This record gives sequence, C-alpha cells and structure tokens, in this order.
Amino acid sequence: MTLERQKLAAEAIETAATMLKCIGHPVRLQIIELLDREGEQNVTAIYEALRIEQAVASQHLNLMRDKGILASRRDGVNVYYRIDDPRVTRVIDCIHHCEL
Amino acid sequence: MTLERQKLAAEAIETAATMLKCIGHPVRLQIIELLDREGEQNVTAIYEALRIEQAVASQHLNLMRDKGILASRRDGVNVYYRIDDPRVTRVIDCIHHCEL
DNA sequence: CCTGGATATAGATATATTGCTATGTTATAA
DNA sequence: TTATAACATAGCAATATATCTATATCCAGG
Repeated sequence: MTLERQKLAAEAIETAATMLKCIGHPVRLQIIELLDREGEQNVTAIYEALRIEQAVASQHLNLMRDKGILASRRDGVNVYYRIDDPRVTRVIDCIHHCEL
Repeated sequence: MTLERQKLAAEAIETAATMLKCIGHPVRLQIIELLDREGEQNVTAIYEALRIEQAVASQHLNLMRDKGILASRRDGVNVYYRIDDPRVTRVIDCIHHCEL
C-alpha cells in the first residue's frame, strides 16, 4: 500500500519545507553537522568551533529550537543543544553520501 | 579512511546550504515532488497540478535551474523540467521515509 | 549580596525573498 | 505574416532574514 514515490499531504509539505529552509543556511548547517558529529554541545563550544559571534550562535540555536530541529537542556550556567528531529540527521547523511 | 560522520569543506557547506534552502519552500518542494513522482513535466502541467500562477511557476523553475537543481529541455513550444541534482532526490526520499 | 561567565534578547539596518501584474519572447500553425 | 499557446522576465510592494551592537538575564561561587 505504501507507494515508492508518495505524495506528502499539504501540512507535511509545509513542515518539511520549513525544516529544509531552516537547515539551508551555512551557519545553521554547520551547527547541525557539529552536533551530528560530536553530539550535544553547549553554546560556547558551538560559537568557538564555528568562529562566530555568541549572539549569532544564540539566535540560530533559538531559531532551530523553535522549529523543533534542536532541543536543549540546561546544566548550571551551560545550555546544551542537540538534534531533536530525526529527519535532519538523515538529510545530513544523505548529503554526505551524495558527494560526487 | 572514510569517516562515518564527516565534515564538509567550506565550499561544500555553501552549496549544500544553497540547495537545501532552495528546496525549502512549499511551492518548490511540491514541484520537486511532482517531478520525482511523475518524471519530467512541462510548465503547464506543473502550474496546473499545483494550482499556481504561471509566472510563479516559471520563477521558481528558473530559480531551481539556476541553482543546478533542475534541468530543462525545450520541445517545440513546451519546456520540460526534470530533477538534475541526485542529492535532491535522495533528500526527498529521506523525508518520505522519515515520516513518523 | 556581588561578581563574572554563559546565554538570551532588543533594536536597528541592510539585504533577500515572495508573489503579483503586466508585458515580452518564442515557436507552431493557419 | 499573423494569431495563439507556452514560457520568461520586469518592476513593484510587502514581508522576511541576517547580522551587528548593546544590553539583559541566569546561575554558581565567594
């Protein structure tokens, strides 16, 4: 019953597009990659690894959390972010394996 | 030698982000889906299937062709578009299979 | 309570994107 | 040619995004 090439419902299209657009930004994509490779990281580790402003990192992290792409937990003064959308991880893997 | 979780080069990040951002739009995602399901289609078939203005379809198609996501061929008065980036097809499949 | 490190948010500016309407172009057929 | 269907593009207004600087908040230690 499952079609190989299925058609997404209108709502699914919207959420998928939102997710893809969200990770379709160089900084956010690098954050995703970092979290995918290294597991959850706090904000300092992220903005130092990417050599970006703290505020910029925080804004992108918040955006992705709002969209359900990332989740966070606070441990004392640190806030650790992790990937929370399985589709994101799979999309990243796809892209890696598609390098031609 | 191939790492399971590799790190994309700076340039690869840019092109991947550009591609993801490009398909991260409801109309463009639906066009991709249509072409993925049905194979190449002309502009009329596309804008009728999606119930959008011809100019809107044309603009999105041009954008995706510019980014290397789609390719087109003219046959008389018709212009047929098809997916030209294998990563796009795989990403779409990922998203379909990730529906939870 | 006060300090300092870690994050988050506000406000402003610059730029990009979107969708619309109208018009231009191209190719075929009569 | 001229008419017409199929596409493409231009120009515009509305909206959304990105980035920067400054400031605010939160929390552990002293």
